[in-house]
Amino acid sequence: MEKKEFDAFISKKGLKRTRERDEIVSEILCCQGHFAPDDLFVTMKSKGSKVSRASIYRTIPLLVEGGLIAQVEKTDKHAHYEKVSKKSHHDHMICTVCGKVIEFYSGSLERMQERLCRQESFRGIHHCLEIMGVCKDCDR
Amino acid sequence: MEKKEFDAFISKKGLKRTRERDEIVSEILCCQGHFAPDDLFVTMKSKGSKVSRASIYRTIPLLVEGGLIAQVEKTDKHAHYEKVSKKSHHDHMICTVCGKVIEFYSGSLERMQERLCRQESFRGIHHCLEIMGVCKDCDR
DNA sequence: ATATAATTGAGATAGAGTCTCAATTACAAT
DNA sequence: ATTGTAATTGAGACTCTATCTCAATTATAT
Repeated sequence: MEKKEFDAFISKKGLKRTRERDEIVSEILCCQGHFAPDDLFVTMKSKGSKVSRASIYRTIPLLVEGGLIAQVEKTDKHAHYEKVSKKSHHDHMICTVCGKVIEFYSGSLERMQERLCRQESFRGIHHCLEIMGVCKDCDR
Repeated sequence: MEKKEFDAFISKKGLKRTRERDEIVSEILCCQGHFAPDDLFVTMKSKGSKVSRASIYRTIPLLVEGGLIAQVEKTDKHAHYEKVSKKSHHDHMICTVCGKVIEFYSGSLERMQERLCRQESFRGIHHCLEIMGVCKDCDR
């Protein structure tokens, strides 16, 4: 997903292209992998951007709807997002005791999912697997 | 999962069986399907229970760790939980065009996830797999 | 019965996310 | 280029979920 595709999405919806939205999209495309909205605000502020927290929170649903980012992780505290990108795909194990997130990737798991999709005549584009449980440090 | 299994889990961890925990577990086992912590507090209060909000929030992680409930849904606002039930487990394929949800289950997929958990020394309790894509009716 | 360690409730506190509203700005129509 | 209008913005107040504090209470083993 490129910036201009997002711009097209914005104007298709009858919304306006603004400096703030440009800055947010650029920051996510260039630098961020996995982020929380508030962290994004702090990062951008430290780089000199004057974008407000409100604008970031208001832009995020657009980015999700436009397919630029996807929500990942179900933590009790805050939402986390990451760029939608085939290359860096991974799944998560989340410790419900300490909140630690273990990222993992398994080619066999991916292939098995592809096979299941074919069985259902479903064209899978993106997925999100979260295994909730207890990590070794918290389990005793 | 029965109440006595939870009691066993509690004592195995060296914790105490209290009236408050009993009430919370009973309420969830008897009545609740899908709930938010605060709703549970309100419901129990309206039934005359004197359990505090703090106790509910403190008990929920135990219920999750004990495998009685699992966190579901990724809302920005609050956490939602539901009773864990082996029988009804399934994963989802979600069509982003028409919104159709295909429920599926694969034993091999489950076993592969268990293997991956062992590799990470992670005790998986529950998981949530959502494959986003396009269903056969919408794909042409 | 006693010791002790876990648990509790009330209320303070933390913190993510939303809302308000006046000022500003993008865009289309003139 | 100018104007109209509707979307957008920022600052900060606000909401609401969730956590923490701490003295009083209670479960459990001895």
